[in-house]
Amino acid sequence: MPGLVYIVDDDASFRTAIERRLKKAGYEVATYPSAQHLLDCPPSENKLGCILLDVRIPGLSGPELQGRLSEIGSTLPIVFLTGYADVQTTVRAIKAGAEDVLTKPVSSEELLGAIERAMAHHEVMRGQRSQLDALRAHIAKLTPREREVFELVIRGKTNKQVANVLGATERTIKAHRHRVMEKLQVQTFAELVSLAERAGILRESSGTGQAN
Amino acid sequence: MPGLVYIVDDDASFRTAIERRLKKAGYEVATYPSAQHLLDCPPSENKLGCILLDVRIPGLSGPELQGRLSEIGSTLPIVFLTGYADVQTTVRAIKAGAEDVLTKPVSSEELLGAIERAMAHHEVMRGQRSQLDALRAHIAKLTPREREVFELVIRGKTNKQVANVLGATERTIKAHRHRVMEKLQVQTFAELVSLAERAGILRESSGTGQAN
DNA sequence: TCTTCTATTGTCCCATGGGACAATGCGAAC
DNA sequence: GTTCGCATTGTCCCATGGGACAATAGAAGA
Repeated sequence: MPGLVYIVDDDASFRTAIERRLKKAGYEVATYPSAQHLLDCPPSENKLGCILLDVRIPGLSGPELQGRLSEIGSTLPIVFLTGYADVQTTVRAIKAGAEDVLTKPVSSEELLGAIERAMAHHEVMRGQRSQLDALRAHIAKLTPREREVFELVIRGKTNKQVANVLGATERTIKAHRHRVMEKLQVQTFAELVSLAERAGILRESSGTGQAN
Repeated sequence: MPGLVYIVDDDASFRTAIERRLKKAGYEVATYPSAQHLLDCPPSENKLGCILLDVRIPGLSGPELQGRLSEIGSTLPIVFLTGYADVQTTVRAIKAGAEDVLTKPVSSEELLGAIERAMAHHEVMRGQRSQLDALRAHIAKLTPREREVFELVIRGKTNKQVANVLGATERTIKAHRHRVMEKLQVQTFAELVSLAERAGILRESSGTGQAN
């Protein structure tokens, strides 16, 4: 699997060495001397890739960069490189979603294995992400009113009940409902509920889950 | 938060020392000299607890025990104790779901903090687990035929379509459908779909997701 | 053998969902 | 000022879902 590896390390000679090894293995490479450099020109989520990150670098540390990236919604897997075995840091990094933690010096076998797993992982993540994005993009096309109707019908409310809640006629709700089905491109009510569930709508502040 | 800590360590004096520390902190303790001992009398999932596990023990190793436990569906969080910092093992343990990895000698602060987080985690897991179990138990009460009808209607098939697929009358499907709603204790169709989605039914071998 | 569970089907009737066809009022953008 | 998106409501009609009431038949157990 090809892909782009973003190397973040303050040691220029080390960057070059790793870069050479990765290029030989068929990967594209982008190098950054610091976390800030990477944040300044944020990597594309669309391109298959992963980040090879030194734990201890001047400025923002590796784990700190990891935190920033996850805040901005990055799904790029991170492989950490660390100079010495630090269990505490390792645990935190992995629990925060890192793909792997490797100790320097790193064998090509270890390195390439980790990169490969990271790429594979990113491939999966991208797929899931784009599905969810597409879903939410559709839902975002609903007008506020349609959205209200949507929220209620997927919880099992009848048109009549929705009409009462929103202070409108049953006929009106019917119209909104129709446009909702249209905009979300579903043929059946079951698909509508299923879609809402997958988009996470039914898990957000749904109270007790009762349908009366 | 109280709870029971299962200590697995081959060093008797170490077990005793830890046991004393934990009891002082208000925890119940059960000790095992080996992984096999713990597997022989498997801990109750119902009681709030966690496992304190040495990585290197004679017989089954810590990570091996972790594997066995997860195979049999245990949700007990595991806190590893290791004599020396091994990044490789740590990464694997955490990715396999361990709650934490601590290095010996361990300070009371570290130990109790980790145990406390593990207990809190188990509390959450137990809640989720019992919810899912209740859901699946209900679904398991469906007869084979009812289950077939269930699978089809939650994918948006009309009674008529289901009747065609299963080679029965629309009226029959109606009867089955009625009993499904009854047994799963839902009032509305939306709840039925939502329940199926949460139980994972709609993600299993559902083909393209089309509803025609 | 008698009971129970499961699967099956029927009729009658009503509430609900949803399509077709059509129209009004309002605020914002052009 | 006109166009456009949005919200609103109407009628007519039909398909579908679902409750009420009832019954048959085979298979598994007690």
